[in-house]
Amino acid sequence: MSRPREFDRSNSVAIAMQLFWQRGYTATSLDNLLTALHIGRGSFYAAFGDKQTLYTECLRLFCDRTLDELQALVQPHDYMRLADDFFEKTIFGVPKSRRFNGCLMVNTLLDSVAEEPLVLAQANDGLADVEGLFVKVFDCAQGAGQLGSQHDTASLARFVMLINQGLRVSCRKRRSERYLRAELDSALAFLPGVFIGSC
Amino acid sequence: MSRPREFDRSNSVAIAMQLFWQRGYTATSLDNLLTALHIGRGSFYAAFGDKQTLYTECLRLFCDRTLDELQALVQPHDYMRLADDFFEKTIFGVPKSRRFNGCLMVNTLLDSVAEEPLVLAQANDGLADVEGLFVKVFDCAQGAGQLGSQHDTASLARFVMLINQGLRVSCRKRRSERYLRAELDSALAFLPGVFIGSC
DNA sequence: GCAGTTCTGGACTAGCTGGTACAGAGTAGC
DNA sequence: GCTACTCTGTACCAGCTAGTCCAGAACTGC
Repeated sequence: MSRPREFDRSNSVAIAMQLFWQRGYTATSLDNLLTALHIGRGSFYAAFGDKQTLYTECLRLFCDRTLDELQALVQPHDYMRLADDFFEKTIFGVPKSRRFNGCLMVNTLLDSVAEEPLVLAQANDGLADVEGLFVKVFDCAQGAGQLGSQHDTASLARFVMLINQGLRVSCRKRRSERYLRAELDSALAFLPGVFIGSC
Repeated sequence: MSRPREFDRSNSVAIAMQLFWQRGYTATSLDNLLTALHIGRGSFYAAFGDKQTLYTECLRLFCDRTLDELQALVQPHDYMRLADDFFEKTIFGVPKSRRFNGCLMVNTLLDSVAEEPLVLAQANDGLADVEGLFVKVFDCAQGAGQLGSQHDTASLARFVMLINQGLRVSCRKRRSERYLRAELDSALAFLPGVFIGSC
């Protein structure tokens, strides 16, 4: 019936996400995007609306992927390893080129694009979803006797998210792997000690 | 001998710092600065060189002020309160308008200006200085018997900085005071428990 | 008042910004 | 081939970007 699109839309969103993730919303220009996606302005606006709309789509993709990744790491025989495994995988289990990107949701909060209420809310909601998953898992851990019932799981999850945010900032320091490893270890030295020692 | 400057230079740097702190380097345009400082372009470039040079000056001012503030909170009779007092003062002991700004050093790491190696290094060095002060104070705490000698003070300081970074991200969420308070409390519930319980 | 100096504000630049308009290309059904 | 449709690349736009230039203002010492 009509001329078909010459590029794979969802693939383009994934590429754009990588760009935004690395350089931020404001610092990524339309020309940067067009070059990376190998499309013209006409195609861009027809397919994605505008830059900000595409960004929200990338942010949604990032949230979804993060939640999927996290969910896949849940181990019923040892729920309390989740934070540990999550940090290990998302910081060191990625190609070096992505190591310094941090987290798109955290990055969004510090970009001026966060002045857009809808974008800000989306980043906040994404982080809240991750936190919610941690609460669920900690609840399971309590049910399975892997975490003492005296602990407030919501408070624990909040704390893990604080560590998460701190680590994502540290990623952006572009320091050596050893430095980042020391930071992670300092955090993990607290977590398992507290968690395991209290069940 | 020559025409005197009509504005107070260091006052202007302080004002510019507020702007950069709130909106970020990239999102703060030269026009924004000129308007806020009530000066013309000629005066600006004569006094500050260029935008990035002014930024480094603002960043230095921020680091210095942070260190001063931190130093002033050190209490020899209870060294381990420092992190606690620091977060309390810099997050809740400021006018509401500044609450959401976070930390200029952390913000710098997530701004595209961090692609400038010198700026990146300055932000990293600033955070390292703060961390260094914590190490010193924790060492003092050990010397005074307020912290068990089995603890690695460097590792503790690293952990406090991770919490710090996490909290500064949370500030940018623009949530209610109550939300932020809950985050801080979740973090503090860990710290004093670990610190005090181990001396 | 004059000379020497620096400061000031505005005109100006080249280049980039996100976004629009549109002519023409490519496709599917007929 | 024709029609109806969408996609594609490009020319174009107004507005903003950081930064330069310079004539004239303001001051000090003489």
